[in-house]
Amino acid sequence: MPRQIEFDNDTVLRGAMQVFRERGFEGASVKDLERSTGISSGSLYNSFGGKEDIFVEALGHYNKTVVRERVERFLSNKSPIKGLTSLFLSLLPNTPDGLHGCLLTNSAVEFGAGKSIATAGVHEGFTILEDGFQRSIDQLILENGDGVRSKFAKSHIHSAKKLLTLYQGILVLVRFGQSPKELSAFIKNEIKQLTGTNK
Amino acid sequence: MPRQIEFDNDTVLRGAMQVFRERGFEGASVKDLERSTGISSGSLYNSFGGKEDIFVEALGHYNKTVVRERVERFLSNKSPIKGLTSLFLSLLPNTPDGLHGCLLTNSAVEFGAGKSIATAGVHEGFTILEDGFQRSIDQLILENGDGVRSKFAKSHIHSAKKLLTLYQGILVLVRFGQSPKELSAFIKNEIKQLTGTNK
DNA sequence: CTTATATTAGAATGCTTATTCTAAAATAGT
DNA sequence: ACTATTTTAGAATAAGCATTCTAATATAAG
Repeated sequence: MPRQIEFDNDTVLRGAMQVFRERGFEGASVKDLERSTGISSGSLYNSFGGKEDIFVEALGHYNKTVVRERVERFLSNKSPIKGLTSLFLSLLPNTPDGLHGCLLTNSAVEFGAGKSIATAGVHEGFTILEDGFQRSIDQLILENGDGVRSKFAKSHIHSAKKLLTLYQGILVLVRFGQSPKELSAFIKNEIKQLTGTNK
Repeated sequence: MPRQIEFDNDTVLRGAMQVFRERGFEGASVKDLERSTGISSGSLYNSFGGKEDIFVEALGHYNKTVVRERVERFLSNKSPIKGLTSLFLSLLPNTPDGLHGCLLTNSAVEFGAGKSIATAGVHEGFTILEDGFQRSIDQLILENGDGVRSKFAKSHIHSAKKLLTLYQGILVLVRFGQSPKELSAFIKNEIKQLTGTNK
């Protein structure tokens, strides 16, 4: 009986995601959302509820299509060092326009520590990243085969958290327009250092 | 002849700074500014010009009283390792309320790469930090006394930028409420690694 | 004490915002 | 083809915003 929905849900979420990445939650107006999603506020409110609901869904979409995808693409079937290096280098924009910013970083900063509409999504995204890093670290320890309780293994207790921190820092600088060249040099070095060689 | 100004300029800027740190530029309303500065919008506009001007001045004040002060306090008259370690640890809040966030980090994320009212101030703040880090690195190389063109010295070409990145990443996680305990552990380790010992 | 001048507080203004409402359009079963 | 139902677009609404205006207040020189 009912009339059919005309728009594609993922297309709408992708558009919303983009606006929120560029302008933040507060900075994105409903008019911006209409433009970027291609549907009118009427449909937006009818299908999602409100701006906050759209944001929550867009953040979830970001985790699914960007964060998770990135971790899987770069950290699977590769040496941990190669995987981590390529993952981190992929954060640097090759074109000057591609610096929309990371929705996790931006939302963590915008909403802060108190309970908010971003809390769960940002937490989830951070966990996806940190878990991915941890798997690479575990793999690295295994490959260097000197036992789980080795000095080498112990030196890596906090490496996943450190990588998450570095990841966020890179995204802050990239968002501000820091030149990729300066960053890529130390990224390579930094990941290499995980093997314990300080060359 | 004229009536005297009643408020203290630095007190007003300190209040404005606090609000902008907590809520961002867009998130801070003029009503918020009235509350936090203690003076009315009339005086605010009469003395500063507008919200944007207040922000620019507050950001400058932040660089002067927080960033510069921090770098000087922690990185002077100390071993580079001790100095850097204490500087980074000082970013972790000891009380659950002290997480207003860093105005540099927050503004870099909020305003992004395009030219904006934050561009100059954030750039200045980042430079203060990076220069401070560089001085500590130089000092470290000198103390380890193996010549300027040594392998050790070369391994530090990008360390200042790396420390700035780490610094920003820490502030993102702190802003989101990440537990200080987890962070302090790897910070100590990370700074120690600058000496080249991988223990 | 008067006067010229500047600051101050808060009311007034006009614009933008998120959200709701309304009427038209589209669908699928009868 | 009609009807019930839902989506859609955009106008209407109400609240919040930054900014300007206004009148009262305070000051210091004459």
